[in-house]
Amino acid sequence: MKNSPIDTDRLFHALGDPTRRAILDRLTERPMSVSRLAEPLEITLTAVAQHLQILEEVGLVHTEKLGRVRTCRIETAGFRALEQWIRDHRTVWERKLDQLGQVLAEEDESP
Amino acid sequence: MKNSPIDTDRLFHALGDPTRRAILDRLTERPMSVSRLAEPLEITLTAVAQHLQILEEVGLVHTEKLGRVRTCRIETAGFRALEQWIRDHRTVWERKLDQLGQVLAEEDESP
DNA sequence: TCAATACTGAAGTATAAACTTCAGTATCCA
DNA sequence: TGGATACTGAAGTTTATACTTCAGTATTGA
Repeated sequence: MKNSPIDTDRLFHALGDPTRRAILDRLTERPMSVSRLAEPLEITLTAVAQHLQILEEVGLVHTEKLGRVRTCRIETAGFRALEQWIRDHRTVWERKLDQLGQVLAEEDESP
Repeated sequence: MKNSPIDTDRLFHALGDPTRRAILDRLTERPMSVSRLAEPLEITLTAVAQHLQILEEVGLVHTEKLGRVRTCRIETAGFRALEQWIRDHRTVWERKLDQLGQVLAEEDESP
């Protein structure tokens, strides 16, 4: 299914790349310029900028250019969307976990 | 970064495809055979089986073959891993949300 | 028994993703 | 002013992904 790439797709896709998660983890510490972000990564500045664009598009990062420096920081929108997705789907596997818990409890009662 | 595809990668990657999320949503209702799952999807049985393998590898689905029928059901392991990832990262954007909340509160006090 | 059913495996294709290089364009600052 | 810095854009390459087709292999049930 190559069509209809709605937000959830791109959000999970954005989080599916280890470099992008590494960037997020870095930004968790403090806001940072693109080149500073690129320093420990073994890829070109251009590649980092491309990752940042993806992260920004799904609301995981916000960037702002001042002079020649673009400062990047964590944005909450994407994370909230992720939590929302989980909330929307949690009931199901919570029920499954409950069932599991119940099975275990029953096993406790009558082993 | 093409190497080191640890679990988190594959988990998010698995969830990044709309067809796979549709499969999960279907299985949320009830366990189902592969061909039953394939019915509403406009792709071949083979493609569905491939998606299922990916979902199974990351612990989002469990399948079991009895006779010629493979029955698929939701598995909690993957979902728990996802929740764990969120828990591990939540503090950060929670703090950001708190800051935001505080800013808004201050705006309320002195507009 | 034998045809239908329910997958399974191997191999190929087309598009997308993650890179790269190279050539700019603004800033900054000595 | 002029050279370093900090990106930005366009275009090309390589690898992965999401499919496909086609040819099996077990199972099932009339």
